[in-house]
Amino acid sequence: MSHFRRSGPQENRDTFSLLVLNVSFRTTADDLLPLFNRYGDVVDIYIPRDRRTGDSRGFAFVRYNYEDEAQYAVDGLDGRKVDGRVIMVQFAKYGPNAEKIHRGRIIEEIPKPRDHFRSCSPRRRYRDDYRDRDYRRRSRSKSRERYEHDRYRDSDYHRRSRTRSVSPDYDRKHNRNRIPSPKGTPNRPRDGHSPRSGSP
DNA sequence: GTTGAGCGTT
Repeated sequence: MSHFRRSGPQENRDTFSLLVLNVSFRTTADDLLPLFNRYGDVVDIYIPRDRRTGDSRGFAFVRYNYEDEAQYAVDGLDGRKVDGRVIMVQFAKYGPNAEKIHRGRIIEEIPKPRDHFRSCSPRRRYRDDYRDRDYRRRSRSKSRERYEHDRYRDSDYHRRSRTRSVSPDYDRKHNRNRIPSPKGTPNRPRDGHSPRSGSP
């Protein structure tokens, strides 16, 4: 009755997989090997990484030969600070539940092959994704920011000019260089691209 | 160069 070992498709190897979370993005298996090797014989360490960029996703899998070593590693490395980040070590599981194992193979429920092709995974941490989104959002945000900034500056300048109307000559000279039309500015000495003119 | 909940390849 010592068949409590279950760590995936490689159960025949009697290997227990540990899931290491919260690891730095720059941490590699080479850095975790000596750390986990102190608590037991590490069979192999695998760090899922993106195939497009090649960067790690922020978690790793450490495989042990015995559950005892794995437990020791979890108890010893769980909460340890690695590369400046507190990692979390716990037993890895396959599929939604690690109890659906059949002949060393995981019986994972396959979602509908037809229907939603986008509803694949809620976790999609890829650079291209947020990069594209951020890029678009930044473009709009920048445009609005410039518009508000321009308006604010104009108002402030105008108000201050009126309050400090002690030297009309000085102000007028500066005004002529900055704002040709204090009221209803038809054209602005800008990039020749009016943010207000271009309506989205 | 960037981020931070979670579960993996020969």
